[in-house]
Amino acid sequence: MEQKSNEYKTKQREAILEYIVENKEKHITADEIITRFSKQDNPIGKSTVYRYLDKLCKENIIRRFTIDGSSSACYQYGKDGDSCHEHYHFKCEKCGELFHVGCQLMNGIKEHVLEEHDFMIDSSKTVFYGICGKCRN
Amino acid sequence: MEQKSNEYKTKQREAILEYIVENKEKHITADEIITRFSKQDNPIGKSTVYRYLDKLCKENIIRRFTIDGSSSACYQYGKDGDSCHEHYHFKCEKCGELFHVGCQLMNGIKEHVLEEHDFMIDSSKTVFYGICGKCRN
DNA sequence: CTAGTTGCAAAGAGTTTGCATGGCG
DNA sequence: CGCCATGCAAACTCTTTGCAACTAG
Repeated sequence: MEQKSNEYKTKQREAILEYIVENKEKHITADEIITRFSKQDNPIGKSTVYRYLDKLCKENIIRRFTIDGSSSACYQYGKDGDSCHEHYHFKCEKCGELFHVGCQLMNGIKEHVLEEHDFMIDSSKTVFYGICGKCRN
Repeated sequence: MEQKSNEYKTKQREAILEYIVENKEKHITADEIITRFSKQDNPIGKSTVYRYLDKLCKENIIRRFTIDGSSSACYQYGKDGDSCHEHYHFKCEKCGELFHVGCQLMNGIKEHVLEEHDFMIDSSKTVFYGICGKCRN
């Protein structure tokens, strides 16, 4: 029950997934994908992009975020709850910059929250909001 | 430079702010406000609501969130970075429920992140995503 | 062939903006 | 009265959906 049986492999899907994998360390928006393929000979229609992203999310191949303040969703390659390369997101509310921080110590929170609050944090999806060092000066 | 000088006090603004304050322990959406006042004799226009919410955010009287998965923004009474009644948000990605958890221990994270990562977390605005106890069974 | 996939265009949700009218001070 | 605020409708952005044409297997 991993792979759906009745699925076709199309050029569009191949290209979209390849682009997502190439950018696995970043978040990308649906629009970035649409724009990326809009200039070539056979542009990929946006409904195709949205539908495929939706499909990949449901199959747990990519993950969907919403960064506060941005009106559009972000996508990133990787399973939900994927703990392989733990990293946290910090978004500065002042300058808007998004920091990707790898931190072992913070995994302690995860345990605490799981034991005390009975909630399993998906750290790769959680975004911390606040003010970064530069902006506090 | 605290209070803007040329401002009028109108019934609409009074009503909107009152409603936000009444619900200070919850998040409310623009639409909830619009709906709330849509049935009365003089409904409040949505542009008024959006414009006023925007204004209150800029003046740091209310705070704006985006809960992942929801397409609309949420608002809550209280300053940005307001640490008076610390509480954290946990959102279950499975059942969609949003938990409001008060937790002293977790303030330790805040210190750690500030010291080690030079980032001041606004805990009242941060939402943790994951799976709640019920849904893990 | 035939069912899944594409792409266009239209529909939707949420939010913003332009502009004439209304009301606070 | 002057200036800000309101409310309507139209514009906009992001996303979803309906449907006919297309194509992988």
